[in-house]
Amino acid sequence: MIIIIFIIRPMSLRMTPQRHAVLTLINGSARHWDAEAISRALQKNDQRIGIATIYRTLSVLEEAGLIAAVVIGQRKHYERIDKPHHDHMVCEACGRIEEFFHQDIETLQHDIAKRHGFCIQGHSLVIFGLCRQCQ
Amino acid sequence: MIIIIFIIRPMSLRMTPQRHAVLTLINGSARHWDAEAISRALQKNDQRIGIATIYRTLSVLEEAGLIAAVVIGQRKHYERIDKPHHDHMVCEACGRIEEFFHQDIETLQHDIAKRHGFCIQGHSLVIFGLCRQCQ
DNA sequence: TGCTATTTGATAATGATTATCATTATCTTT
DNA sequence: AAAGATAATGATAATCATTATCAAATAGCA
Ligand SMILES: [Mn+2]
Ligand SMILES: [Mn+2]
Ligand SMILES: [Zn+2]
Ligand SMILES: [Zn+2]
Repeated sequence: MIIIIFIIRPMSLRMTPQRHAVLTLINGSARHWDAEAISRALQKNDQRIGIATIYRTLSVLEEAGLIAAVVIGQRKHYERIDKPHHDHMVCEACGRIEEFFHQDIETLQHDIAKRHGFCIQGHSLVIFGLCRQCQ
Repeated sequence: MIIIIFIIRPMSLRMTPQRHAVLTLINGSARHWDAEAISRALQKNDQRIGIATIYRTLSVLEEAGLIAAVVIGQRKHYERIDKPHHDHMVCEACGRIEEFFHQDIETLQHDIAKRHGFCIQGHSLVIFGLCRQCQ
């Protein structure tokens, strides 16, 4: 957490119990969290944080580069930042989210962006289907 | 439009001026439309359709397989169905949407899905960046 | 310890989408 | 062509996720 303070402070942000709780929760699992899921998980832990604060905290932590965001469906989910870049595969039946990385897919995206004169800044790739258990 | 009736009727749906207007608008351009854009375009044409009807119509037409939907950002956009499958490249500065298709990217997605035991049903790939004019 | 800018949380507001329901229109059947 | 059954429309209320407001609380620094 010490490193957090070195990131947080120069942005004139303060480390609060709320921010600590959200960050600890996300860093403590491999899950993908949305605001509601975080709220519920913290309540189970007897940490109740106002929902507005959760939304604010997620934005702040994302902007500070301390968590990563993924849009799945039309909802924003957050996950720990300490994983290398990857894309997602979502089971339409059970909601299971699996991660994958394929260097060729990454490279080809850059190729095609260049071909269109686009300066690529990012991408969102989500594969929908049925996981092994659900098909 | 005759073919529409062959599709619409067996689903016990009715062809109405509103549905005709929305379908004609979408089929008449290469654009990607959201509900608000359709509402504005129709009003300019002196066709004013209730916004609720526009949402309903878009769902109905999508379910009937008469238009295609794409989620861009966290908003649903619709486009004509008579284009081969493609993905999208969005300029973060001007909102320009370009289309591309890359067979290798398609194939590799199937490969990786299989590798994860997923039965792939679809995917959403959006590349974000800056178009030639905006960089 | 005290000061001040930042943060929180309760709640109101917003924006997009969906539900409700009385009225209107379509399509099928006479 | 008219009627009847059923589906669709549109005005508006409701919902859902997210953001704004603002007084009270707090973190970090002197
Ligand atoms: Mn992930
Ligand atoms: Mn398209
Ligand atoms: Zn599953
Ligand atoms: Zn542009």
